Amino acid sequence: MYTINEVAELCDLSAHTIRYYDKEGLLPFITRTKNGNREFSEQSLELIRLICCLKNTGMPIKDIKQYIDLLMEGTHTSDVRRRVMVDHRKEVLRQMNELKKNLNLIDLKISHYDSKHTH
Amino acid sequence: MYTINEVAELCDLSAHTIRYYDKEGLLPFITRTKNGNREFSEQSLELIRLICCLKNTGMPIKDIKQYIDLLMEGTHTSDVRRRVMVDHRKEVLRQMNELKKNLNLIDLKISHYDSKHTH
DNA sequence: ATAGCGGTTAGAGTCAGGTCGAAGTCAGGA
DNA sequence: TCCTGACTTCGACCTGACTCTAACCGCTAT
Repeated sequence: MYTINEVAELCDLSAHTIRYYDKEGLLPFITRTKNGNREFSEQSLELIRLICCLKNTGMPIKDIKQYIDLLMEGTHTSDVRRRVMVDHRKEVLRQMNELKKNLNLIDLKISHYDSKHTH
Repeated sequence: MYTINEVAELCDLSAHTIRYYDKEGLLPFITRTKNGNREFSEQSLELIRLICCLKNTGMPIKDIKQYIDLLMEGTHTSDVRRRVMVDHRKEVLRQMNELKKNLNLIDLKISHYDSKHTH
């Protein structure tokens, strides 16, 4: 079991942010110690890593919450959850493509700077 | 010469957003018609595309403004501007790497859903 | 000449995603 | 017993990037 600060460290989040996620309903799976402190299992940690992955690829908190809600509902939602992931995968590919295009423009700009001393 | 709405269309921005960029000092290069309307040359359009590229790769408006300010100062700032671009290029590569990592996790998740009907 | 369209401004409002501070609880140590 | 430190809640606040509103101007077509 990990404390909030350990998880914060491991997932590169602040303890504040983890509490905020909890408040937003993203962490219904975490348990509490007898004195009310959040405690995180290895499995919770993995889920939080997944949440970070979705967040870092632009999924809004609300949509992540929906996914987690489906997860908590049990195995009979696995088809829907698979769909969510497949759709989101497409979105990530789109982002990578756009990033590549932008990288090309940046490279072009740099090569302009390299080719002529003036301008 | 293009009108604000034509540029909005061409650059996938709203006219609102273009005015906002102008207010933030990102578009000091645009001219006005005799009745005060913004008009955009081909060159302005190219610069706006560059601004969008920088914005879409996560450069804050403030930093973009600084770059544009350097640009307006003239050719003697080209070394600094090149530096900015090279540094930002690194940042874009970092983003692509992170995106790839996240894509791997998503793929892993999808393959879990594919391999077992339960969970 | 007037309606409509496309533009103008300043400034307020919105939204996501945190971030902070105050005030409180609890466990363990000097 | 009191202190320290780590946690708790709640609500206010902040930032970035828009987004919208209200009130206005000036050209053009009917």
